[in-house]
Amino acid sequence: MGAGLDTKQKIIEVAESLFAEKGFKDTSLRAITSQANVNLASVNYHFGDKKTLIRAVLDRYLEEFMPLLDRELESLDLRSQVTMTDVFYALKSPLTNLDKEFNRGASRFLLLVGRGYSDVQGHLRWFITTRYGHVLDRFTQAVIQANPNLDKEKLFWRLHFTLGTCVFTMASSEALLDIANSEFEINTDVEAMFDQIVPFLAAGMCAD
Amino acid sequence: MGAGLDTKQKIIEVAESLFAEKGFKDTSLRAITSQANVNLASVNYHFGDKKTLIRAVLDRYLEEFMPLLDRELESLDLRSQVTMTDVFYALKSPLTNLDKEFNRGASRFLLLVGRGYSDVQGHLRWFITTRYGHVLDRFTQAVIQANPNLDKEKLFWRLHFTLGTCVFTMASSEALLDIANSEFEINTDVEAMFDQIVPFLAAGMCAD
DNA sequence: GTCTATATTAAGATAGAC
DNA sequence: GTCTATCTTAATATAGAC
Repeated sequence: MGAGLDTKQKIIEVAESLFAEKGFKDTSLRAITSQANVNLASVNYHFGDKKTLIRAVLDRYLEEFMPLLDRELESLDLRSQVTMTDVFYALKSPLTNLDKEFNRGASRFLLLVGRGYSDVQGHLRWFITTRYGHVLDRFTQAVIQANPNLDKEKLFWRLHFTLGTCVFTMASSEALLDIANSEFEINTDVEAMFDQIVPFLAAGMCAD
Repeated sequence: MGAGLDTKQKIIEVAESLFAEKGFKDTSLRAITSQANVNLASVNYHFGDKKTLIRAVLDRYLEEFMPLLDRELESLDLRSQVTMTDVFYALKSPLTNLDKEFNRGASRFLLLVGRGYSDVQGHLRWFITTRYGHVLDRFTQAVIQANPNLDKEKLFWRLHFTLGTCVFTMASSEALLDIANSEFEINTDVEAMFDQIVPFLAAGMCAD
């Protein structure tokens, strides 16, 4: 049974890596089990089916990420002046923390969220919003605090534009970073990418 | 042979609809041919293989869209003062024109472009940039004209952020419009969505 | 818990009659 | 050009021995 935990762990780690790289649909259980050096049948034994495995992988990230984001937003709350840039930078340390905990965690996490939005329609989105709705609400409140002029409609759209920017950028991050690194002299990584995104999003969120 | 053209046409139209809805990978030739009421083998007869069908579908949009965008940008060129908002609004009439030519053309087009970026790795992106590179260059020039302070790196990233925003928004447009219409009193459609996007992107592109 | 073997389903593609 | 029938491949999933 010691070996059992190992197997489950190995599966989840390889799955996470392949899901982020190729998406849920394009990652077969065969690819996962063969790369993890475990038997094909063990996925079904440990997780029941592929859908549950996907949720388990995403959940590992969410449980790490969401409480940290919540704390960051809480400490923002205490300040009197909050700029939009502050709000978006609240995402940075929870994200970079993922990079420490998991291999290339930050980009993989956003990728998984994005894939969850499009790949498997609905069920992951539902999972995230019902379980972590309070953190998302808190983020929304922080945005409003930073720009009280936003009416409900603008707020709605711009939050989704923001999500779209992050998700698409992460989904194409490998290709984009390759191009960037060959095109410009400086070395570009996920963190540099993040620093590029923040002013873009903050300005968009504050547009009149 | 009259029937032959009909078949080819029917295939391409159903394919376009299904590709936009579910993505390339999740749309089987069986689904296409059965919904188009044609024989399964006819796809291979008329297009050779699935990859070629995908390109044909996308190409129909590009050939309509790109020349129009080119003309819009050309007329922008002649002005002395060009704002970033002007540049993004240059996309509007080519896009809304797609809505007239094809059923829900604007959102489908952007969806297909987005899918081309992620779904099938590389080959569609290559196809677009090599065939319509001059139009894309012209767009880039217009952006620079509107904000000459952009260095090459910022420009690169922000153009991709822009693409990401559009693609993701369109990919989730059905769900988003549903929520928007139930949440707010006003009636929201793709054009209203576009009017929400432009100031967001323009501000982001002009951030310091 | 793990393995082999296999059931089942669905995909893309093609051969060959009409 | 179109159709039926079929090949090939690859996926998820499970049964049953160990």
